[in-house]
Amino acid sequence: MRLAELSRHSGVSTATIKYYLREGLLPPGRQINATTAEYDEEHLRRLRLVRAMIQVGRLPVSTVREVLGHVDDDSLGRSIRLGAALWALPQVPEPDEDDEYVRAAHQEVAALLDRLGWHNAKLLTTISPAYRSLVVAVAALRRLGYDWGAERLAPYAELMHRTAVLDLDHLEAQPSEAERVETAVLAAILNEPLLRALHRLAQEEETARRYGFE
Amino acid sequence: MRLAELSRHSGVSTATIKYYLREGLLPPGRQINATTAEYDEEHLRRLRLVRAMIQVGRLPVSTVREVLGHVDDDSLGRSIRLGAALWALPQVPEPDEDDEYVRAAHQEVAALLDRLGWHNAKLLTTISPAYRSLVVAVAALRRLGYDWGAERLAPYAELMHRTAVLDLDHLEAQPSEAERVETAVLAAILNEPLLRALHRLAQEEETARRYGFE
DNA sequence: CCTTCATGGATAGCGGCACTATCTAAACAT
DNA sequence: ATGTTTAGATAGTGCCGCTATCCATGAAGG
Repeated sequence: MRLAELSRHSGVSTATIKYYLREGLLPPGRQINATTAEYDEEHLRRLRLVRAMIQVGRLPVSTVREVLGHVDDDSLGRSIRLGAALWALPQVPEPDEDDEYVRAAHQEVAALLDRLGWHNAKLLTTISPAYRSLVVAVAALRRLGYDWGAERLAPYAELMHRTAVLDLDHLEAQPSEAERVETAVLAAILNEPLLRALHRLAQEEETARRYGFE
Repeated sequence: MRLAELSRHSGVSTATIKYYLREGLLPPGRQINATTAEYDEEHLRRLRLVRAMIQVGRLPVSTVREVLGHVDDDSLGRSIRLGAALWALPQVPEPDEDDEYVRAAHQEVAALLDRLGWHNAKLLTTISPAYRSLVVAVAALRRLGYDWGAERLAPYAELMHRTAVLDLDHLEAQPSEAERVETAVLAAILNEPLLRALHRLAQEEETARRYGFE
């Protein structure tokens, strides 16, 4: 497969593919000679993954590069590689620890983890980007006067935990290790838009059930 | 409260506040004379809402303007106003109906709604952005070879529905109509990062439970 | 009253990002 | 021989969320 074919099969312009090659999101093709390179199914698959991460997952190019670096790193063990890929996602600015809302949010989230018995997550509080994101979101809501305490967060957390159980069950069903890592990344990146869409659809459904269409 | 004070109370620079005023995200202050305007608590609250939508919710300025337009539109009835505000959020490119994956995704999602008995949502399929987003996400996953059919989506949808029930219960607990609309917007915009963070945290917890830290 | 400062209003610039366009020299394809 | 395609390099584009500068006006303080 040459560049133009890769472009045709994926629906991505050659200029953009070149850009991805330059940015290291796509490994170079097998160089035949100075002016020809050969691409295969793996390239096509990777290209589709990249596109999905960027367009559906809305990840910046730099993040995609980082995530893929972990996915491809054979030197890492299973769960580290998986975690590394997921942790490259952050997207969240560091919370300002001096801010009173942030401090309050910290306490609420810690209380939540205690209440749920999420002892593992508790160990990661200082480093996990997910934990940081949660604090930032709770702080933003508190700043607006919405009191999202552990009590109110708990039922949501419970539902999200069940979602995570589904995720991991699917993960374990994947046949190969390489596929599991890719699946894990997809589960984190692409399932989120999917969950978001389901959530909004459910909101619409429930709103209509309660109040009709007007 | 004058501009500088508004800036101090919110932590947003005066230049940025001026920008928001220009962009119509913030109503102008009460004009005292040619060079002074007075802002009040409402402005502060609105400013914080805007910031939260932009920074936590990652909405583009144009979308924020649109959402706020609906929030402020007193001529609309309750659920329309609510829906209008929520529907301004999409962020999703139109799916290409000629694409085979998109068509397959359409069918799967339709089957899902039947299976769940979401008859109201079914009526909205042609217009709801949430529906479109779902189709796009499912299509992207199918393109990568992941077969997310109605069967696999259903348990997730079930969990998201419960989440939506929690959302609406909270909504009904809000005392005033204006607050309900604002709360609905926040529920759609700010709860999502919150849910996402909870989801990831739950994934980390569950991964650690199953495999430990190595 | 005079100085210093903040204000609204207008306009221009900036930095980041995801491409996109243009060029070149080399190598096929017919 | 001629037109097309390639890799590789570099420059440009369009959007977006600010940010900076300038201005005339007027308020606040001594």
